[in-house]
Amino acid sequence: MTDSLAVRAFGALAQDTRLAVYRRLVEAGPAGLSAGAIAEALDVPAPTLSFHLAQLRGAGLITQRRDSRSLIYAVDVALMNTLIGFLSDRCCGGQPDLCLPTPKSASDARSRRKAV
Amino acid sequence: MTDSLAVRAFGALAQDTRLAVYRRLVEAGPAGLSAGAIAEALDVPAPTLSFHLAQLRGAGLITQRRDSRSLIYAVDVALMNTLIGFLSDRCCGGQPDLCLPTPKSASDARSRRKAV
DNA sequence: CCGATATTTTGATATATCTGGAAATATGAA
DNA sequence: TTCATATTTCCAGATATATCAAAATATCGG
Repeated sequence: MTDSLAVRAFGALAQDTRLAVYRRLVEAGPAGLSAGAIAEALDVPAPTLSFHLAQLRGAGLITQRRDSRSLIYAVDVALMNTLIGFLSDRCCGGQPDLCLPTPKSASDARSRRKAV
Repeated sequence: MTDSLAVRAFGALAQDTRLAVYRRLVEAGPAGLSAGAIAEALDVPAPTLSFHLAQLRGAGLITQRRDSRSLIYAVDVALMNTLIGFLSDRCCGGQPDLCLPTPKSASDARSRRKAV
């Protein structure tokens, strides 16, 4: 994960419609959703949605496959996890205990960083 | 964490200089870094850096405090962790095992989601 | 093939963001 | 005070992004 890939990914998520699309796809998982299903769910005109799907795809956040006339989009789980790791990479230098999600679950941040 | 707060945060990270600044601050931890130190480290003109620091701060990603003539900026660890949780929230609906960072550390994604 | 459906590409306009010089503000030292 | 340092705010031009109507492309059923 280079800085410029991360900038692109964050940029793709930095827009209301795209973030909504992405979150739907995260929830849908590998099965994904058709462009039409997303357009209907979010009430977005087809060209606008298509533009945003292309942005997300260009950033590598989602994948595309065809199923008959429909194009199915699905989240790229690996990149999602890479991005998460990138955000907290080397957090707090020598004192990783300062970076915990909650005081309670100390192992989370630690293993998250390792996974990058 | 609302969608529009997340859009703002991702937007703040979606720029080369800002992402570089943010990552330096993540590494620096609560101690933070002065505007001057960041400007020198990244070789960015003061007005440009100031603009980007204001963006990051407006998004809630970093905090500001004064130390004599210097302004010290530091990462907001809580928001960092909230963002991380937001990214993977409800991932893969009913089958959270599909969302793991690596096949090995199954507990990571699970507790990360709980922490949101 | 032909018509219907699903989706993308084109293109023009509107809006937002990035950049850095010059000027302004804040703090501390002499 | 007065001067030097640290940093921000103002501004204007340059660049990038968002929107969606209209036209083009892809796939399927008959």
